[in-house]
Amino acid sequence: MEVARLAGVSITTVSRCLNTPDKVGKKTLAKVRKVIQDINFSPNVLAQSFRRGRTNIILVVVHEIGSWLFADIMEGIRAVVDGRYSIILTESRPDVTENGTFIDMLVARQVEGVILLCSPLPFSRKLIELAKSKPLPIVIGLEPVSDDLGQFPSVHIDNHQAAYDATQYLIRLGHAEIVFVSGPKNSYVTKDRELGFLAAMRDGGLTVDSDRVIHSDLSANGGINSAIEILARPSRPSAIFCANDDVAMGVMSVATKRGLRVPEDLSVMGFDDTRYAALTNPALSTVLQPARDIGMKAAQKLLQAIERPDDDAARTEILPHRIVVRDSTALRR
Amino acid sequence: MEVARLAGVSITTVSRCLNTPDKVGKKTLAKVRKVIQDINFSPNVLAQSFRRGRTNIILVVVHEIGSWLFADIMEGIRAVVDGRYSIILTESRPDVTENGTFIDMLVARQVEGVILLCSPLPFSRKLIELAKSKPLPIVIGLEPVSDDLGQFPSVHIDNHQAAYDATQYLIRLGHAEIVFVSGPKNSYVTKDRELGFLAAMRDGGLTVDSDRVIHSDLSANGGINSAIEILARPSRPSAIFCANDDVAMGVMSVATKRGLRVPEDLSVMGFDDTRYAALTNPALSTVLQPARDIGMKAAQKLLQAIERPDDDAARTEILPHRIVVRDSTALRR
DNA sequence: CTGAAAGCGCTTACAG
DNA sequence: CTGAAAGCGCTTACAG
Repeated sequence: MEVARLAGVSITTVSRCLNTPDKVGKKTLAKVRKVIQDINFSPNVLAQSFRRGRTNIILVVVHEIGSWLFADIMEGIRAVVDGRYSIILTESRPDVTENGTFIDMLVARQVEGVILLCSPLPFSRKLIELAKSKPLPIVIGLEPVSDDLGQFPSVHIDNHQAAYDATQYLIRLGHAEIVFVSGPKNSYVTKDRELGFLAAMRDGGLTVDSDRVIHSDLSANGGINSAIEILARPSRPSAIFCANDDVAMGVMSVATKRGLRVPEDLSVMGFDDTRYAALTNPALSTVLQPARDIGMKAAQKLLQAIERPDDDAARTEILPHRIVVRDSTALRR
Repeated sequence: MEVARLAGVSITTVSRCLNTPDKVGKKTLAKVRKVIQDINFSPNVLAQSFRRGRTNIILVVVHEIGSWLFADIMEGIRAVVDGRYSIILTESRPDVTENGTFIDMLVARQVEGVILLCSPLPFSRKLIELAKSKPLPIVIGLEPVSDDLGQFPSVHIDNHQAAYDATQYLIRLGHAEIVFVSGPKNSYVTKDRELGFLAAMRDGGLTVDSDRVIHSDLSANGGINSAIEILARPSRPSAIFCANDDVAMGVMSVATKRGLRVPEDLSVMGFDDTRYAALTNPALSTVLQPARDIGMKAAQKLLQAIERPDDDAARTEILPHRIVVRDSTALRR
């Protein structure tokens, strides 16, 4: 290359100056570095990637960006991954076509590892297949893993227990008619939360009719629709526990528009403790997930899987949750 | 390669089957394709990228993810970019180390183009320098461009006019003491909005003391701090116009906690019309930016710049805005 | 329509 | 500590 010629050394030496400078003589190093400076040379990353068989790119699959929960997780991931890897962010929304290609990218070694912040079904299946043939650097974050994906390391809170705790908190406030607005039926996370809710109700000696759990798409709109349905019932619950904060915001907005006072007439509880939770009116009681930590731990596990595939990482790591009490929940009147 | 051997053809032919199948005989094509199927072959993308000098990766720089505004823009970008390019998302927050490397990625041709959804200063300078030496596929979205960056195509609304319209709307409601909570002082977008606000005030025959514009970091927290400052003043404004919805949410939460009724005691207006705007209590009046369109147009411009660099794209494209009236603004009492 | 050959810009044993 | 040479897996004129 140019640099080698100008510095009067071999290409090999230039390469060494770039990658293993301590294996090069002091003078040579200085000389080469000067030339690199002078002509403002930077190595062709494409060639390097090709030659090394590594791209230093990792993929993060989220359900959809635009949520502070994911943003905070991303921040954690970035803090760990730092300058060592670039991150390609992909949404797993059904309407996002990129979905299919993410597997391809893995196969073609365009990315070196994946952090799955959601584990929708079509993905899972393909992953299992792939994992059969070779070890895959994948870690699941946020969501508990399905049985299928149990082989991959994961980082999340104990969703069952967290929902149990939140429900128990509502019960202790005197609520007996509580509705849980869950997520989609095929979601593992919300299934766990649903079971935690049911367990707490049972342990509290409360009966739970089948209409006490209703499903939503975890969006604010989903919350709106759910609230409309719930509030149209002959007997109104005194508390609604939502599978995430967005749903809770939707529920609150409907309740307020119907003239119900939160929390006097209706307690509303969220899940996630996203940044908007403290800003709603009234401020939302919710369950905190340590989003940044989840991101960091997931990234750490992934880097380990990539760089030291032999060290068998602890399979799954459970992070602590916390009930955050604000103003949207109160003693039952 | 393996495939060539098994199919009994040359590597050249295999390559052609993959890239220009119409230049290959029908029978040969079928034969090769079968082998590809059989051994589940997929070309080494790294080698392709290297050889072609293209990565099919574009970079999107946002101020920070976790905002629906950016999420919606991203959706627009994705809709256009489709399966043709992968997207690397980078945040330009000062604490994100990746910042510096994005220029490197451009230089090293690791990415083929950039959509800048924010144009912070250190970036701009480096970009200018780069642009001197070679044509850079860059488009600015959302933000008007600084003079420096004027050479790049851009897509955004007329922020000056939008803020003018919003302010005029407030004035027509009878408000005279209006405070504008702007963004950081070095932000071009919010500067435009600020000027629009001032122009409308002037045209409305209203005097504007210097404390009628205050700066924030465009976060909800920034809104909170601003509101605290504003509401501590001896004479309280009857309306607060915020440079974005997050700030407005912060402002409303403070106002509400202080016992002020929105909009009866205080009108609050936002900007962006993010998904949460309709969910606040009361629902937020705001200025709609066509986020998805901005993303689509920006992506279209970028692809054109990448693929047909000679066609000189229209330099800047102004998209329509719209005042969205909800419940947080009302006639002055 | 097909193939032999050169080459993309690096890295990495290997030899000195 | 340094260099000559091979090779990573493709693509692409060039020739037939």
